Amino acid sequence: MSDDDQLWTPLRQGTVSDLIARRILEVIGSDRLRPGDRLPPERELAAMLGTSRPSLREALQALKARGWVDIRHGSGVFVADPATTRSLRDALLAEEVSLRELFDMREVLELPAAAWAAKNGEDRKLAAVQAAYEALMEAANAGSAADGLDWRRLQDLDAAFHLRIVEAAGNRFLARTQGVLQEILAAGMGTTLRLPGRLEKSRGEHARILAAVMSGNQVAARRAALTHINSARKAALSRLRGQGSRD
Amino acid sequence: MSDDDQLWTPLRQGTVSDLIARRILEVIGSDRLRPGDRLPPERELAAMLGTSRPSLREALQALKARGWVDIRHGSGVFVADPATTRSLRDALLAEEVSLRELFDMREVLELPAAAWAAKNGEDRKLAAVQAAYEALMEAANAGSAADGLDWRRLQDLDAAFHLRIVEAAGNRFLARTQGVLQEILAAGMGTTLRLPGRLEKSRGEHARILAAVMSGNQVAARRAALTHINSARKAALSRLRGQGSRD
DNA sequence: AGAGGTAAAGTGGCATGACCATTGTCGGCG
DNA sequence: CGCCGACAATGGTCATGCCACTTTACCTCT
Repeated sequence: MSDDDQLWTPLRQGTVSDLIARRILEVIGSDRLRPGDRLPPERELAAMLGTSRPSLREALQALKARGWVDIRHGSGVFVADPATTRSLRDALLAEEVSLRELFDMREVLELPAAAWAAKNGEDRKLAAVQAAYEALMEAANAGSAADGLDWRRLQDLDAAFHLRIVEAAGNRFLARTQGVLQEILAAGMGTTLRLPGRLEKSRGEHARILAAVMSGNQVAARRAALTHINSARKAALSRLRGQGSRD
Repeated sequence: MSDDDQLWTPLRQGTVSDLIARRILEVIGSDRLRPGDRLPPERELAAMLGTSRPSLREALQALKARGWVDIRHGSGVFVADPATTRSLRDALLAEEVSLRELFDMREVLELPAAAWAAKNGEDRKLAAVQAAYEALMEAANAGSAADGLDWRRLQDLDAAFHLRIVEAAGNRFLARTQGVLQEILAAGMGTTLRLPGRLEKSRGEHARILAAVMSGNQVAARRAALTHINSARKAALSRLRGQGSRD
């Protein structure tokens, strides 16, 4: 009788709204939908799932109660920031954190992350790292001749590349912390990529990080990450000295 | 204009289903409805509240998601058992981040923190570390004979000791992150200090960490922190295996 | 040309009413 | 007396219609 519990596997188990909630959670958990993204409108989503709108709404209310989604009247249903992200952001909001502290923190987070990603990174997540790298490269090469680069976009892609690595490390708390760190860093200072020579240097450093992570070399990954962070730190500080002249 | 925020007291705030959920929680919280009791049938309850059944159902689904009620098809809606509520909460927390991730994160944060505190810790903050250590010791020794220890308080003091060290490291971002991590750790699992022998072992480890930090020995501080975290991790995992027996 | 307001489209919020599925009970039948 | 079947109670699902809030785009006035 030991196995009989699961012998007659139920056609489906649970109510429709439970199934829907689980399904949506699955999508969110698989990173196909990220915090801040909007879900399809209730009417469309219900149709896609082959259910009625009331059932879908019950599922959404349940997800909302557990903090997974954020429902805004008139605008849509959005994937919510995880509780850890929220509380960390709130805790740091009032606090003044210096650039030195932020870059030190990058070291604390990204060095182990690079090593773990190299050691245990799942194929799917490593592929995401590779994709982020290529997107960044493409954007950097795009208008280099005409100087028509979209700096804002470059900054986002740069951040995304580093975030993908941290996500590949397989520690959700670490990834969320890194996310908040990047937010603050981006808000506090613009990108340093437009400093003379910075873009090119950064390109090579990124390549080394990517190569080390993909080849599974933990030590090289740590070293490459450290080199990059120190280089970025130096650029940030020198930019700070020449501040005010730039936008 | 300081009070104007609440001057125009809102007619009602929030959606109907939220209001209903709050209302039901109120009733449950006031002991007018005890665990195991049945709520009125949906149709009646909706009529009593002056709302529609779908709205009521959305509220019930939200309460069910948070473990407050237990809905049984065909028989009724019942106030959930507190025990059930707690195990559900544990499951939800586990869904968020696993214990492994949390302890890995402790390593990421506390090792550099211990080293930095040893290297650069300001006297004032190091004194706070010392004070936290002594408070913890005193509390641990207090009722050891009568076994009248206040475990909750011990857990807080333990967390405070580690937090003081991270604060002495001089990085506010790091300190905030550690704070959030401790909150989650405390909410997800109680203390492991009451496991046989754990209190004594922890005592020695704390002493070594303190000594290393105060003497400015970075390497020893890192090593002592690592030893302690691994030891705590092992205790947490063994507690997990013997779960259910405890409150 | 810019700033302001206003209308329309998109989207969630709520209500009504009907019917289905499961559970529990009660009464009839063997 | 016990078993079984029907029925009543109750949650589960659906379809439909309309209301309320947000956002956007366009239009008007300055």
